[in-house]
Amino acid sequence: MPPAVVARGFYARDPRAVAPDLLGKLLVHDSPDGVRRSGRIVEVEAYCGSADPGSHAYRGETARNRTMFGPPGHLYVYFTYGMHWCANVVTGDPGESGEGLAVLVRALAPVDGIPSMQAARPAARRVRDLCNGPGKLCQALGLDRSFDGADLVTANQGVWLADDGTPPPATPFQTTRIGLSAGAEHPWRWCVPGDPHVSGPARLRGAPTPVPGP
DNA sequence: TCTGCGATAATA
DNA sequence: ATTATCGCAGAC
Repeated sequence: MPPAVVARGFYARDPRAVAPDLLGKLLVHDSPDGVRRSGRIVEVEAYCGSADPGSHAYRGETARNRTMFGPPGHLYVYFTYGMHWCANVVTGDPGESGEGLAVLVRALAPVDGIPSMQAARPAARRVRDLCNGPGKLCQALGLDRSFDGADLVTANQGVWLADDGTPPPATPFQTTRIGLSAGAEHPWRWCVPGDPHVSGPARLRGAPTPVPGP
């Protein structure tokens, strides 16, 4: 089944509904030089705008977060910790558009262009370390500030979201979000259970619990 | 495999 | 001052 662009309507919902549906989709970057880098989404977090103290949008629109307040189906890319880029998918009900709702893509299982990803991420010694974190996947796919605001449906900047028929997991692994000081109590992180490309230690990956000894 | 810590600069 | 993180060192 050939990959299809994910339709615009997919994004026009509450981020807590979009987030688990994103698991299994492909995040694709086609560079101008013809190289395709892509990975299957295995970990996401929902951010709920003005209602969510963990969101960049909590205190309203600024120059940095402007894309989040725009239409669903665009990429919000921000810079953090002095050296990392992170990528979000802007979402939102039609009635909520402009509320600053988004889903952070936290990890991918690499699919296409692995040699190109390795060239972009010399620190990653194993393929499983290429995209197992929000900053890592941006470095691997070559996503930075210049992709902030990119339209994922028209793919006008070479970045798009594809559906190759892989369904989201029937029972995703759900936990609280990572790295927050405010709003950390909400269980708005979803993962493909046990996938080795999910970020963090085993307990945060939904690793199968070891069977008790006899 | 897991935990702790320093790097590094835009943002508010 | 804070930060939606990463990579390395060191312990087990």
